[in-house]
Amino acid sequence: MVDRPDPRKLSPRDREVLRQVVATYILSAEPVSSRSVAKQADLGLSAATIRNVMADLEDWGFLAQPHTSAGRVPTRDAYHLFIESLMEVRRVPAWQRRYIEDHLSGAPGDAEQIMGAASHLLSELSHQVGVVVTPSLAETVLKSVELVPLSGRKVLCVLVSSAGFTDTKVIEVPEVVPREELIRIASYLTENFAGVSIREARDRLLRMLAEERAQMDRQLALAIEFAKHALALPGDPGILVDGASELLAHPELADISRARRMFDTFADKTRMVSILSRCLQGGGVRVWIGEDTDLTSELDFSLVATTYGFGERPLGALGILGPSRMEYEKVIPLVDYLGEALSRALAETFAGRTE
Amino acid sequence: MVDRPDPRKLSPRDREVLRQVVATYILSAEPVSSRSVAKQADLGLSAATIRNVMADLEDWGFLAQPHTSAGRVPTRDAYHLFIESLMEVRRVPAWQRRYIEDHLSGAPGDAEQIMGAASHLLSELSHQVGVVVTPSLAETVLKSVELVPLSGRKVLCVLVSSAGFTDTKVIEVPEVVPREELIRIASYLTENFAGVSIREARDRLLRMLAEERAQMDRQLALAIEFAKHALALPGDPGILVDGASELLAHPELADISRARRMFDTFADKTRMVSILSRCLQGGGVRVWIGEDTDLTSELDFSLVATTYGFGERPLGALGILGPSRMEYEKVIPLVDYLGEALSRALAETFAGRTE
DNA sequence: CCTTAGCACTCTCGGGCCGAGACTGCTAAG
DNA sequence: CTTAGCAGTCTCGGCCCGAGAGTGCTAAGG
Repeated sequence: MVDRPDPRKLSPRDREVLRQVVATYILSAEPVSSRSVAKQADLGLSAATIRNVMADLEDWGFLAQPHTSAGRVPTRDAYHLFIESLMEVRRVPAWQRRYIEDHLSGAPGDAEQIMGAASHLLSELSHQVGVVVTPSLAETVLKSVELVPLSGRKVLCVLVSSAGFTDTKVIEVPEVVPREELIRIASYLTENFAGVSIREARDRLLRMLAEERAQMDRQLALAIEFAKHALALPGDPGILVDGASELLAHPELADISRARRMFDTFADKTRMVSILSRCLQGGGVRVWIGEDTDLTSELDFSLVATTYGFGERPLGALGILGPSRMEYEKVIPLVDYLGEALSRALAETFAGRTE
Repeated sequence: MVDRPDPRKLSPRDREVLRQVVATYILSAEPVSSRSVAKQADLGLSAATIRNVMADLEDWGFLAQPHTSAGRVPTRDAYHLFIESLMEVRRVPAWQRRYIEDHLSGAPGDAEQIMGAASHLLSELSHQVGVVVTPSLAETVLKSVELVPLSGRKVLCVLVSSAGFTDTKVIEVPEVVPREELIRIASYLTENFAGVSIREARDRLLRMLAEERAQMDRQLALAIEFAKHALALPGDPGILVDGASELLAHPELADISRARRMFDTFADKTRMVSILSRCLQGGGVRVWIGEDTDLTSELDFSLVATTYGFGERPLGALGILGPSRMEYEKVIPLVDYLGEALSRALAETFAGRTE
């Protein structure tokens, strides 16, 4: 194999042939022959000429042959080039935009419901797997703390973030606390910690503990006791995966053992989160292809992802997972649009209409 | 085929042979031959004799032959008989009990986390699909109502049930309500509606609306406005499905199209809920085999399910889904135990230790 | 020098054939 | 009633083969 040249050195004809091969393969899932390219592309060239071009492209590492007498298949590099400069990004069709708005902003409900709808939309509209990483409450801005007496010394602590996400945890306190006092403590905590991220709140709490250790009155001590438990709770971000069954329709998973590895991967939420989280730095849609990720390595899978947020703040990531052979022309704008739509839906639902 | 006799008419020998065939098939997934039964069962009979017995069992509808020169496979009736009176139910092994306790009661967290752990345990310990139906809040006893101002006229309403389940919804009110008043209204609603099921609370609300329409003061009117929205919210029960990938390991799903249908079924949550819900009337473990359910019909799947609850009240259902060829001897006691363990965990976590 | 028609070559895929192996049902003897 | 023996049946894997698809190379033509 020859060293790959600067992609810009490719002649327009080379590029057109490569574009055609990738586009055709994405639709057909079968090796693309020189003849089919010659027929479809209106280059006015014969199959023999196309064959020469394709042989060059293979030398340069953009195409590969499953076996001697088969057509060509795009490599990872071909997909990258295709996405960067060969394909023409399509607009998300009007009906899809409308459909998304209807399901995201239309039905209110709570934040969790909206996130679920988003992952379902991703999967439904792309026929791939939709993934949404829900925010770690530790990173979000605290809005309110509520304490609900359950029974005995158990108290349910409810944290509400400004984006409307909630997390709950049962706390067991050393003594029974009457309901009125719980309300007072909750108010106190809300006043003191609302508006800052839970991470900061935790720091502030530690400072309070150090400074005022001596002159704490009983109620303050109790409040701090609650705060200690409450702020410790917000765990890792969660993940929603939707449409795993869509994958079984793809011919690349005809072989069961691959399908099984795929599903096992999805089930491993921590790994999924760590991969998707890379997306959080750097805006815009990002694409990982094939071996770019541990996740998709041997499986020839791709991940198209972006972030969503609440106001300025990025909250989490969302994306589509499927075989590398994926309709990037449609999927990339879809992910882009859905990231914005989700951000908008959260803003509208939880921060008053932007009239 | 001859009319099936009363199963009690089966001779002890017939029963032993049938038991052996079912047990062997469950482990091997392959048609069972007369020879293998003769060797394993210590009846001191030759394969030829077993063949005669098996031919009878086939006539009576308990066994079937995939093709002329293959061994026998159990029918649905055979499974039923096996479960009712042939198998010897095993105790859940000590290590599993311990493992379950550790993961269910050990780690506190909130109700949702416990439910997730339960479905995961079901799947992990059975190598089948674990399913848990989470309670519909409409059926549970209300513990508390909290109102959190979000911004503008948006208010987040948090409902807490006595078993520690929460549901949230964003409400848009006609005018901005100050925080103190929200707290007062929340207290009012909590006092008036705590301790009754949400269904009853809804009825009570309607009565209040009818009676006091004329002499309502402003605050009461506002409270009722909130209650109307808040109590309308608790939706359908949710469902947690875990371990779908376990299924792909079973030889009965070697064929992709069946696997796909299976996954589609799991994704259809409303249908799953309606099937599992049948379990809610009538205690104890129940088993549906093959065509017993729309769900499992053509797929030759079985469902082993039971209920869990909080105190006296049944809250939801939980179970295991897998091929009819399932280790009922282990799975049935496992489901039974997990139903109790989950009830216990909810009680311990949310109602003070039963010391 | 680039393009193209023609041709030989290679590799896959599906069908048909065959023999080994696995069970059964039947029959006749113990 | 049980059982050994045997013939009969069906599946499964391996093998071969021909059709089809595509390529690379070569030589002729613009």
